[in-house]
Amino acid sequence: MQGNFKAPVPTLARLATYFSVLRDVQKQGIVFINSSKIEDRCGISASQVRKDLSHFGEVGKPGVGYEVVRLRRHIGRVLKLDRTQRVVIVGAGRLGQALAAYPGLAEYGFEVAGIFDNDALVVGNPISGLVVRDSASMHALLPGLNAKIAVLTVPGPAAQQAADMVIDGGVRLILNFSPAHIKVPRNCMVRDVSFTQEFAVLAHYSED
Amino acid sequence: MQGNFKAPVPTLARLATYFSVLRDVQKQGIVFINSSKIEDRCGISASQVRKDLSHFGEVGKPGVGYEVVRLRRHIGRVLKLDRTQRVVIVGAGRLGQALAAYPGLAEYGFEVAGIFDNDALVVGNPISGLVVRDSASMHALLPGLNAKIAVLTVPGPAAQQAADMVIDGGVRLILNFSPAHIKVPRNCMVRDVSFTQEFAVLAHYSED
DNA sequence: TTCTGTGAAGCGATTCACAGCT
DNA sequence: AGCTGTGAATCGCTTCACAGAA
Repeated sequence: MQGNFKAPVPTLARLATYFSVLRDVQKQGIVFINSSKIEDRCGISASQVRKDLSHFGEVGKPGVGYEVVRLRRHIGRVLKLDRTQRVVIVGAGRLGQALAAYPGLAEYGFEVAGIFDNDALVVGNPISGLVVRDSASMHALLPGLNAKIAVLTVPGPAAQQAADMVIDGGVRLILNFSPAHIKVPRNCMVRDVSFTQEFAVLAHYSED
Repeated sequence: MQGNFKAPVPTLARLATYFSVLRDVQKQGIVFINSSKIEDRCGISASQVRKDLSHFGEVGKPGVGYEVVRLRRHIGRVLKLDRTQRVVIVGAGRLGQALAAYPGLAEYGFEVAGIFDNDALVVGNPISGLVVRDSASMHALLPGLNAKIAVLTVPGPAAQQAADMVIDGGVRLILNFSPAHIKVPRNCMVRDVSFTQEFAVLAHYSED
């Protein structure tokens, strides 16, 4: 398969892992890598790796493996990491600050284009090179920021309103760190990250 | 089904969501709730809700629904949230600080019992009521902290070592926020939270 | 009648196993 | 000989649909 392209979300998530593995491998000057070496480095089974990679046409050489640089470029194109992806952060609390400063994002080509908060005490403060803007100005400022992705790091009760505002500003892709369930039009996509869920699942396995 | 109890991980994650929904509902003084009202509040389909809840015996009344308080207690027991769960944080960077201060954790009964870092500049600093300890002291201190869960908020290259240290200290449950794949003995469980994965999946859906 | 609990059907992803390319 | 790409088998979760309890 080639070009216009439909992969399951779990595959996309794993592609991001391969992308990072390939960066390390590339730094080590390795030119070819095979599926079981990828398994060694990230714990994803070799057959899963091959299946995932087969989603976008033949890129590996039988008997040899995958050409590291070429494969990484391939994945970059599929994940649209071959360009700068601008994101806005709504909620300038500790988590918002942590994300704004997270070097991992920059490595993938994500660039924080704006940070918003509705707390007057926070608005105006500098956070990793950006001045926190008032949420009320989102409608006016978002179009100029040209961000396709919004991150919500606001308290649960503020999440729906924050989502409405970024959508109003033209954003369709939302990463929701708040514990609230947010409702969006069908042309928008929300991914939820729930710390409490992660903790709770682990807690279940704590014996005694 | 009752008592000794085996549910799929996706079910456990959703139970955490119901647990939070039920807290809100309870606060509003609602006594009974049915599966489709739960769907309205969290977006999980009513039949999924019933299937999940049916994993631990009959708790709902046909024609009426679920008794809010009783159901919440039930879920609390299953997720072991009916007790204080002590966690340690390894990595006192911004993300570690954000988690240490996150009110959502306290609401679920999680208590940060210790924060460690290997940066001498950070060791000794107070973070939300705790003094950051040197990672080197983990072996000595962990047993006394009585934490069953460790959170790794360290850079990728430090993750495996951090995991080894908490495991050495008796922790078997690890929430890994680092981008690295970590190897653990089979009696340990790791859950990975990958911000870059979440961002990359969204980026794939950014058109143009 | 309303709504649960659940067997059965359906769906999607993972794993297997091997033909075929290098 | 080594490793990919892929159909087929398998696995596990979700959705359906309905019998039966309140």
